[in-house]
Amino acid sequence: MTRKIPQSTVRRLSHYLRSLEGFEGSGGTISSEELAARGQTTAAQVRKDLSHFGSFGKRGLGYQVDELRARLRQILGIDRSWRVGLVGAGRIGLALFDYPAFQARGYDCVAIFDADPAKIGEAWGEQTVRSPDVFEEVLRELDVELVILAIPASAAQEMAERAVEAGVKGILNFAPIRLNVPPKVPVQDVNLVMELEALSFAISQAERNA
Amino acid sequence: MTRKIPQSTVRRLSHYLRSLEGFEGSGGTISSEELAARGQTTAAQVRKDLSHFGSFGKRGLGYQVDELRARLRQILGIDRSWRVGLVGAGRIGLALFDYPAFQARGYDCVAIFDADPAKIGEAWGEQTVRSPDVFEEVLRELDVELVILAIPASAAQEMAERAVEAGVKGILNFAPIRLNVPPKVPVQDVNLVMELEALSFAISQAERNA
DNA sequence: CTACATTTGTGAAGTTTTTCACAAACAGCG
DNA sequence: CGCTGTTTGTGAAAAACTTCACAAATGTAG
Ligand SMILES: NC(=O)c1ccc[n+]([C@@H]2O[C@H](COP(=O)([O-])OP(=O)(O)OC[C@H]3O[C@@H](n4cnc5c(N)ncnc54)[C@H](O)[C@@H]3O)[C@@H](O)[C@H]2O)c1
Ligand SMILES: NC(=O)c1ccc[n+]([C@@H]2O[C@H](COP(=O)([O-])OP(=O)(O)OC[C@H]3O[C@@H](n4cnc5c(N)ncnc54)[C@H](O)[C@@H]3O)[C@@H](O)[C@H]2O)c1
Repeated sequence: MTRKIPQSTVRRLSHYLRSLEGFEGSGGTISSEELAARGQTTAAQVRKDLSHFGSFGKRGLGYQVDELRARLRQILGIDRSWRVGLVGAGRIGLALFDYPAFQARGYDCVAIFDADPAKIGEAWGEQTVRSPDVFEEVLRELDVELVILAIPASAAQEMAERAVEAGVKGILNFAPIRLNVPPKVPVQDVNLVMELEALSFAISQAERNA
Repeated sequence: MTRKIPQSTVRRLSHYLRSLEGFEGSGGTISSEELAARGQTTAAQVRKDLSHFGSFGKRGLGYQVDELRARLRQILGIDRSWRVGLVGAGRIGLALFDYPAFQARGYDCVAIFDADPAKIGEAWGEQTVRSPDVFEEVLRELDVELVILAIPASAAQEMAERAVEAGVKGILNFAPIRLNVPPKVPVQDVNLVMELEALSFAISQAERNA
């Protein structure tokens, strides 16, 4: 039933969940058609995506909003909270730390690290910026499962290795390099330059074909 | 020769370009094999990707690094500079504005807008934060082609429409909503919550199958 | 209880993307 | 020059993903 799930399916599941969250009327139901209309996809795609994980709709009716929401959370692994370590208290790090949507989804920043002596000791909300010297130690102690790397590319590989060594289960990487870590530790890369390039490509392509 | 290019191909082209940039020896050549090793893909994939846009390798030798780099820039539409308007001088907006890699790739921030009266008039580098009141006017005057939306979801649709109205050619959108704009204006969404969810999904999935 | 109007879940068909495999092109060398 | 060892470019095969289409459920109305 649940084997190799396409990455595109996972992205759509996130969309579905977001759609459902902006959807009051807890008792109601929603059809694959309606759900498809909110994301830009098709009803068949919605049903196929969900069918990878079981069948939790009622024929003739659709999906119970409450239940589907809960089921999606479970599938995406956010029916619990995640202990997150933020590495790099720079500009991106700050933006992420302050972003309420993460907390709301169960991503809980429990430690912040930065190599800059001027930043170590700074108070960020309830957290204090710590030195990378105590990285592994703190990750272990606080049981950190996810790490966000918001540090320069030159430091990313080393910190990734140290994070893996300390038992971290996954890495969200903002540095523009490909991390080399054991395959059991998933890495999700965020590369904003690439997004901009996709955009200028799309524009240029349209102009070329015009 | 150049028709409908897969989005995945575009992403890989960005990777190839980045690999080549961290590659001195301007006179040298590189084979599809070597290029594949740097991104995590295959030699055949590299060749197929490039073949969409013509054939600019030499059999038996590989690709001339200089030429390939230039060709990739041209394909991605960054063999020129782009005039970018930043909408939202908040935390994400600041991080992006300060990010040198954008400038380096030819993305030139020529105007900043924010609705917060406290921010209007603030100096950011050579720019001054402007009021949304003069949005269309300034976009037109400065010939802004790309807009980065780093504003709350509640304001994003309106500003997107106004940007399109003012002749903008593409939108990079950080707000977690799906913008409704004419199809001639490409929109690239960045959704960090989704990236985290992909990560926790991957971890949970691995655990389930364990 | 039966006919009816929906809407799911899912094989099968269709489409897109990746991988394979090999002829054609090229440099180097004897 | 012709032979050799590479490496490209590309049809064809394979795999992955999406769309189609319809039987099976399910609530509703009569
Ligand atoms: N700012 C952006 O818009 C942006 C966009 C895309 C990607 N990125 C990438 O994100 C990363 C961070 O960017 P930024 O703009 O926040 O940079 P930044 O310079 O503002 O912050 C980086 C921080 O990391 C700290 N640091 C360096 N080495 C460290 C280590 N070993 N351990 C802990 N902390 C360490 C530095 O002291 C600094 O405070 C970079 O890789 C950058 O390429 C940034
Ligand atoms: N901070 C993050 O890490 C993060 C991550 C992912 C997505 N986002 C998204 O990016 C967007 C911005 O996030 P942020 O954290 O920078 O928020 P922020 O509140 O720090 O900044 C938003 C800024 O936009 C301004 N603004 C509001 N309406 C405007 C308008 N009509 N025109 C111009 N400016 C306007 C506000 O005055 C504010 O300065 C939000 O949609 C958020 O969901 C943020």
